[in-house]
Amino acid sequence: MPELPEVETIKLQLEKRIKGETIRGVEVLNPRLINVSVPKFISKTKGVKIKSLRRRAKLLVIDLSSGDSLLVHLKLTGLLIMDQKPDKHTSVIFEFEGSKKLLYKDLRKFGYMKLLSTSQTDKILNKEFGPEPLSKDFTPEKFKELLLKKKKAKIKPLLMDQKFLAGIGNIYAQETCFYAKVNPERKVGTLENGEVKDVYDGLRKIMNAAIKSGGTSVDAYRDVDGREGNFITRLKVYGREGQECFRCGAKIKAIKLSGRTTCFCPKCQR
DNA sequence: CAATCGTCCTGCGGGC
DNA sequence: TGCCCGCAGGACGATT
Repeated sequence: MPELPEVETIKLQLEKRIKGETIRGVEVLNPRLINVSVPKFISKTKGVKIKSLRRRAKLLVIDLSSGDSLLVHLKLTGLLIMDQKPDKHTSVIFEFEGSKKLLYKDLRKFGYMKLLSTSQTDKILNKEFGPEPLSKDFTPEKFKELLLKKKKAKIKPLLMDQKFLAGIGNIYAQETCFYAKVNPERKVGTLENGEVKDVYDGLRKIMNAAIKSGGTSVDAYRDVDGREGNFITRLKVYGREGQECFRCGAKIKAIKLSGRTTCFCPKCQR
């Protein structure tokens, strides 16, 4: 599922491929995932230039030169893919110069592509999310300060809380806890200073490494060229229930935390 | 007030 | 083989 590293990968690729291009044609095959009527969507995007691309949390923003923006959430199975043949999961097709095409697809249709004014988009991005884990102002001190306000929360679900921290989902929250040798159910208030620092370091290292690998392909995720992300080969706990821990050899356990499957090593994550 | 639950959707895997 | 059931999951709204 696309989390911060996957959306960042798509953003970087789209920047190279469609930034500055003019949308020559628009086709909406499934109106369910857009927030305005099909005629309005087409009239507001056709003939308009792609001004810039941004990412905030797991959201991708495509800014248009008209003062509007497309706010895209890929949720679990959303894809933005260039130059593929449309299939039954294709919701929107943008056409550019030279028959270049961008397809917006979503197998489970949990995602959305909202046409909003850029100022409306900015309001949403600024209000509803915690800090970006890779930003400069997300320092170890800042992280500690934020944790102090959430002493009773369990660490793993908290890392996934977009209002607390932006862009972390089920895969990277599990991987971060493994890195820090912290049990996902640990109450934040019981974490020692060293553990807090390890969680912080884990977040930064894992996010950076995952972006370098082009993200993680579990489920449907593919990059803009339809390629898989390579970070899947470096996952330590996600999806490894019953297998041996890479660090200590104990059996990886799976539990449910706020309804989400959570894998961890009961021996070396305390 | 904060945590948890149901919901959206579809492909796939388990069980018989 | 084939069918049916249930599960997976981000985020929102409803509930406890």
